[in-house]
Amino acid sequence: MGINSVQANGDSSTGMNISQAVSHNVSLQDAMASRNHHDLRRDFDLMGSEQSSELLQSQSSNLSNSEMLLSVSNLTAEFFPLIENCTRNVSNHNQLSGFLDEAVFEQINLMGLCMEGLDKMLEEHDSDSGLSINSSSNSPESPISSEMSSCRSFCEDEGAVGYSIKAEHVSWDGVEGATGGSKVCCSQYNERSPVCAYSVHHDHTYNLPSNQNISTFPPSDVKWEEEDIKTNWSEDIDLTQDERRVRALRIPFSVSEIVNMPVEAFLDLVSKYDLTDAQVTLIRDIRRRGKNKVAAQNCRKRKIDIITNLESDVEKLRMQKDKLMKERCQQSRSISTMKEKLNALYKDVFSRLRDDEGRPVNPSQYALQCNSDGSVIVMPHKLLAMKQKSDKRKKEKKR
DNA sequence: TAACGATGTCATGTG
DNA sequence: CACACATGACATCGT
Repeated sequence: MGINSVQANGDSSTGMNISQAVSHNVSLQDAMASRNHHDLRRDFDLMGSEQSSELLQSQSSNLSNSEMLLSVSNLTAEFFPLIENCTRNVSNHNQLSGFLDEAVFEQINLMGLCMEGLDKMLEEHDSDSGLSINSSSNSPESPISSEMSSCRSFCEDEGAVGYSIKAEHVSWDGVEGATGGSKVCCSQYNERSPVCAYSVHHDHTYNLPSNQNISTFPPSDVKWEEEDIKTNWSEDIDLTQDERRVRALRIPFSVSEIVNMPVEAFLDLVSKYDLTDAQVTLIRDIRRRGKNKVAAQNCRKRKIDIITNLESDVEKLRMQKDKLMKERCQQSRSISTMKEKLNALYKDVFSRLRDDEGRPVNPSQYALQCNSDGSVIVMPHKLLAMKQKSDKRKKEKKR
């Protein structure tokens, strides 16, 4: 296999393969995302839309020879079986086209929007690689392109919320999911709890009727290659249940986009696109739960912060209390010392005092009275008590 | 296997 | 009234 075998498919699938090859090569850093892009292309082409062929052909025709050579020559051996797989599916094109009705073509148009956005994203994301995809879909005059840019703008607005290019990859491979992976997943749904058997996280229930859980597109009687389903199964293991549900209902937006887009864009999405009740219910649920998940995380962080701060406050107050207790003990000791000194001084003074007849003064009958002017007089206890009472009365009268 | 922490979700209240 | 956000309560999962 090589360049020749890729180019040998001279129909509309050629453009798809080369475009895929470029996309795949450009985003090889993220192998999973590339695979999803590839599958998205395949899914898109399977729908039999002339739009898709034209779009893809124009993309491939806009590639310069050097770009094409570089892209194709860099393909890994892993990629070629995918191309084979892809062309095999494309060969079913005519069979599938019989299933398509107008509603399906609406879906195809929706997919077209996604494809354009994906190409733009790949071009922007991989600008460092030195490759450029001069896709006509990126032309500013394309109405579809402007639609997609509006879709993407609300995602970029939410960068602070954790939105990333990586999430975009997840988002757009979400579009392709209804090929094989969703069939596997949907087969595990039940009425109350549409949960896949390989549940990774929690079992979240929805109020969707069981018949709404399964997408009406592609037609249920389309048979997929066994190998194809296995491939998609292995990829789906890494997806969240919501991402699988988004795939299953063919919603052209990723979980992160649904959650993070501003309310205006979200309402616009709900009204602008002709979404089914099941799709609207799902994206509203995803948005509500996504918002609440972040809120719960913030709430818990806040709670931990509050507890941490309170523990810090408790520790500070404990230290302050210890300090005050020490100060109190020190003051008490100081007061005791001063009382002892005062008593000693009192005794010393009385031991030296003598009455008019030269006899010692009895401290149980007399007391020392210190006046405000600094003078000290010896008074009988009774007289001192009377004087204190009269002083008290004078103070009360002054008030 | 019980205990426990982390996380997602739901129900409800508030702005 | 619809929405975002906060939070308690509960379920589930992993250790």
